[in-house]
Amino acid sequence: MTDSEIPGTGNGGLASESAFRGRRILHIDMDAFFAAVEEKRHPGLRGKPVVIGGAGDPSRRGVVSTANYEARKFGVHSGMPLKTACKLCPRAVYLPVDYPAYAAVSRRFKKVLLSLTGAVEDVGIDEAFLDITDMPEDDEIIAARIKEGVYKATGLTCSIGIAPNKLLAKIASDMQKPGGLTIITERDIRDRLWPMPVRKLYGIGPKTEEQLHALEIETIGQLAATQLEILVRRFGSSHGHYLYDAARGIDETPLVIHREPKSISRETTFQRDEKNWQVIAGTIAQLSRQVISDMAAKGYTARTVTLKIRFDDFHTVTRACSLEKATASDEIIRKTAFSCLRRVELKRRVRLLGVRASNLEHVESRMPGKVRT
DNA sequence: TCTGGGGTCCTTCTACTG
DNA sequence: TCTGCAGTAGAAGGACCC
Repeated sequence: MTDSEIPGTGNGGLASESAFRGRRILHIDMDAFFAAVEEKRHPGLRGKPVVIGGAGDPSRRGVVSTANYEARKFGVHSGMPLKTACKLCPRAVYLPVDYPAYAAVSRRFKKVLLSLTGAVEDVGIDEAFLDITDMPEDDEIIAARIKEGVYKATGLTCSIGIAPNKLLAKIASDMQKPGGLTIITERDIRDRLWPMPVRKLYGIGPKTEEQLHALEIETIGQLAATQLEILVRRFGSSHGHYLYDAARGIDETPLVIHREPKSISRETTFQRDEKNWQVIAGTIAQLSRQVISDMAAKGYTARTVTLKIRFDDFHTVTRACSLEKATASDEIIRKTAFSCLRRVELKRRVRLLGVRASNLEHVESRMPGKVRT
């Protein structure tokens, strides 16, 4: 059976026109963002392989956050351990992540988008969705205006995808990087989406890819040719239905213009796996203070505290404890984190510790930096 | 031998309640 | 009083994203 011969549908497995509702969604993605900001700040880096990640020292623990296109030629990619990146490209320039600097550039780029339309969904520091359905200009004109505006504001380039929904727009923006513009319509799904590997679909990571390969499903077209019952049986109802629709290019999720955080957390990985209880306790106290400080800055209290421990074998456990009332008290959050610690058997060395506050409640008026008990 | 940090969402299990 | 059932909430873990 070929990708275009899909059973159980009247039109070769493609969604009906009504499934697309005539929306125009634009996805913008900054090109190798962190590396591009560094190259803009330090012009001497241009043309050299640049790798951003961790503390900028490839002999220490950490992973690659961004590699520029020169470094990618050596096989370096985000998520890769810095030590591995250094073996592949020892002559690259390694830099630490300077998040405040990237956030400042991000604000300038988001301001350009908001000057065009209020319908902007912020997705991370270097990308966003825009609903351009009601804008009268052609897709190409809008994309050109955005690219020009972003370049003027930041000196950086971006890639843009335009499609009837977020799922397809995001795939489109990735198709011609850097600096590209890709427009996908529902008529392109068969020829452009279906030949792609399943991993290109948002929501399919390494685990789902592995399971799909076990079902001999390699391409999005083969996924579209798979019966819904098979996907639901394998992946559960929610994920199964999602995969079934996504392979057909169907995604009716709206843009989320405003989002409240669900949790605030801090975690740290020890340079050397730790077994000293005092060091572990001191780190939990410090992480708790950082979480409290973040909560205060954002104006939240929390009712649930979760402690995360990753051992030297990478086995990870979490212990959570909910309070009767939401709090922003340093002492209560810290004591709750320690009560979670007492429920974990510390048989192995500890690699990572994390403290998370969730079940957040917004505090309307708050003195900056003050902690309410 | 190597695998960050800060998030969200989903599934499964268990305890509680009526 | 005990048992079984259904609904719900919280805990824990997993997968995924940037």
